[in-house]
Amino acid sequence: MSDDGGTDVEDVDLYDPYEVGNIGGRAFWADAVADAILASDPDEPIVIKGGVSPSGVPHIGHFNEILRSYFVAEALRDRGHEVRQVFSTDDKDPLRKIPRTLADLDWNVVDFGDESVDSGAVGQNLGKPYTDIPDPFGCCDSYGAHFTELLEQSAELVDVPVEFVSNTDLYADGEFEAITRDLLEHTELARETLSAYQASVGDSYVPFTPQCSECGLLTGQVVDVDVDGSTVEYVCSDMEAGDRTIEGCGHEGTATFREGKLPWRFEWPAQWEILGVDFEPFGKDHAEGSWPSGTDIARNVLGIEPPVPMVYEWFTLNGEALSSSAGNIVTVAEVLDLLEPEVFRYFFTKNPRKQRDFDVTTLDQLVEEFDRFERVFYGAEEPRDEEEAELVERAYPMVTEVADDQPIRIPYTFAAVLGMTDDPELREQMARREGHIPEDATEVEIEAALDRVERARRWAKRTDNEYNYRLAEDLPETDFEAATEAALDELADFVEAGHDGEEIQGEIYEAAKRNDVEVGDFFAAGYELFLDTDQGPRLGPFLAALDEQFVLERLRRED
RNA sequence: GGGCCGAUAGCUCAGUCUGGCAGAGCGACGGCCUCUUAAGCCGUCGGUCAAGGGUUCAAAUCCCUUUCGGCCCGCCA
Repeated sequence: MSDDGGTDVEDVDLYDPYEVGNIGGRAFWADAVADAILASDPDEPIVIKGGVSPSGVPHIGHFNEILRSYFVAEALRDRGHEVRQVFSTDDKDPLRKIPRTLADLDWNVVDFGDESVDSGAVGQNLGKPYTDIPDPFGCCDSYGAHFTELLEQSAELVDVPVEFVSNTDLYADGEFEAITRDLLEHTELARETLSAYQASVGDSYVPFTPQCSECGLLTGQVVDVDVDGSTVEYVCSDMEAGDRTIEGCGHEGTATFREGKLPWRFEWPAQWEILGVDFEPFGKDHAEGSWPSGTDIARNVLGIEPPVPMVYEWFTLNGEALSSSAGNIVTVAEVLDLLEPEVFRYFFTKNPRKQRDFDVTTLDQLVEEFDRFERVFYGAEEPRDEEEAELVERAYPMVTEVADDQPIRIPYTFAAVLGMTDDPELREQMARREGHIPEDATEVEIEAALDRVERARRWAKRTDNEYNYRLAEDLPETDFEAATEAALDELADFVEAGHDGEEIQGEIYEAAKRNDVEVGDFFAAGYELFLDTDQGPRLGPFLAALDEQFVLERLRRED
């Protein structure tokens, strides 16, 4: 049935997040993870969970939660299993600090102080659950709903089907109630278990944080528990949040088990039980902290088996840590302005255990890597070894839909060069001249191939690199020698007589030689006239691709 | 201070699990195409596998120590 062999999972600790996915015998890490999940003997449908707090602008780091899970889900589905990929938006969490940047629903990233942001709505509500804070843009039901909406959009942008689950809803619907009662009945056990991992857990620790009915903050300190009545008595107390203190109002009240939340160390295992989670990937921050305590709590307090775990390394962005507060983020929407979704998805097929830099300046290399990956899949290029052959075979169909014919891909840097003109006809001609579009390509194929031009053009512009060219709209100022001008005139006549790109290329050399102009200088003159710079694409085919009247006028230095 | 993860060519990365000639693409350099000009073809260069030690007939791979980058061990998630 499911097992097509190849991996020896007997010796692997299925609950060591560093070992899962590191199993040998598999070219694609997601298959190794799938092996571990199946070895844990899960019930169908297999539930794969990811999740984050909707605390601010979703960035590429959050895609680990969506795409790592996705590849594992696909590996399992491929072997005939039914899989649900769920994503918990941990929107009951309290807002702990003011974000430096926010984004509206169209992904416009703005500073917190921007006039479009109702900063007061946020600033006055530190310590409240995200779902109890007004949307600073006034468009969604709450702060939490706003950023959850962006998370959902993110998943759609990369075309991954995910079931979103609101933690706030789970509390409101009483899903946590049974576990909360259980924990409050066995507070001593909960306390002892967690204290092995958190030194601060003392005798007064209660694994439930009531939300104050007066001020709405998650600052309730439990002073008494009525298990039969399903309520707690609390005093609204101060809460430490980073380097500041969020002050409680001192109110003394009563809360039900739905009016508050579990501390994260208990909430996470509780989610596993409620949602029946069989697998969950997480960043390395969780691996040393909440994972060990979470497994212990799951087994010894809640009496359940934890899911199979997997650690992924964090990305850096342009060499720096991803940080919403420092403003070093790139949103998915921004990335997809520069890359096709399949290229972005490809990025996540790489080994999750390596620290990786997402470098915008070298995105062309990522695209080139993807193009090769694709060529190998379609048999247009030899795999470097057995391992790569297997990886490509497994991963490519999960990255993008397999077509009957290999898609036409214009090299990314060349696509950026094509961005020098806005004329689609000219783009196509230039691409054809350089052999990037085959003779027999269909309209649909060509259009798809040229899609890359806009993205590559934005990349060249954004990074202002050597591919950031624009066809000079007006005659640039030049200062040519008489001999150069004579050669340009002769070249113009040659073009006017009707010759193809290769012939023009040859004539450039001939015209230069006839007029005693250095060949290099003459090329530079050509680039100056058309691109206002001293180098560029292979000039003959380039001129042949341009509108002839335009070329003639420009070569003759006419306005 | 204790624990954990990572580091391989100028760049992007395979290879480490299971020890067996140090790899790919890009870049650079050289040649070819009547032709130095972002195309194409051919070729070359490029390495203290972070450093040092150990085990072994044999180490990028296993073990120990160290350096650097990051994470956890407070709160929080």
